[in-house]
Amino acid sequence: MTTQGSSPEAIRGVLSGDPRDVAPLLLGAVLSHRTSEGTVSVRLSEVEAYLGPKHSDQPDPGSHTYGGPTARNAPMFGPAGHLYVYFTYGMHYCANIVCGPDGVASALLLRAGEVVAGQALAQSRRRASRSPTDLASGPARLASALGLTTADSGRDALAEPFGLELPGTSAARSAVASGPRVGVAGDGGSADYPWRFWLSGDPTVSRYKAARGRTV
DNA sequence: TTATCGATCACCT
DNA sequence: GGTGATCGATAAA
Repeated sequence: MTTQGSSPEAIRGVLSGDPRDVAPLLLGAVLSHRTSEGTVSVRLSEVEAYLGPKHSDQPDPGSHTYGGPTARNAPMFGPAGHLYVYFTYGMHYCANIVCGPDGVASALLLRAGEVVAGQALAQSRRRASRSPTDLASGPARLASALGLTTADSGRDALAEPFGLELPGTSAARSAVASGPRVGVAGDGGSADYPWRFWLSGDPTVSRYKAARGRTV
């Protein structure tokens, strides 16, 4: 009685909804990446929703697509289920899964998870890690553990060499909590945008770090 | 334990 | 030319 056999088409259908509704469904899901070095799988414990510029109810100044299409954010304007990976702070990659209907440009940033397969490989990809719970506890850590770079941006997370399994019945899922997004400056990081979602009590959820104070 | 700071470059003004 | 959907080392307490 699980969704293990769900087709990519069915999963893509789920992801085509509003990311704020998809987020609780994606928590507990397992994303895998197969390479010549081996396969690493991460069970997602924390995500953040970012909306496209033409979203019906509320514009999102914190989203990379707020200013319209660019070369970098192009994958977000594509179909749900594809990866959007960007490079930031001169050294880190962060990965999203595109959500919503084609062209809406919404996505879910993968903020944290538990490495459930390929721990040794994930560990070797990380600069430092004190414990297994830290392996993918943070967006750049998670992308690093999975071996994702901008070369993977735009690729389909539902097809080889990737894979996504949604969690089974609701009985297998923990409670979902939500709150303001992390590291988002300006209004987009305020309580008006409580679009960070995580599995309540999960030890792999990243430690909260407030957005850099803006000059008032 | 919490706080501060440097790294280092793609993107946008 | 400034900033950033961050991390990890180091300092302070």
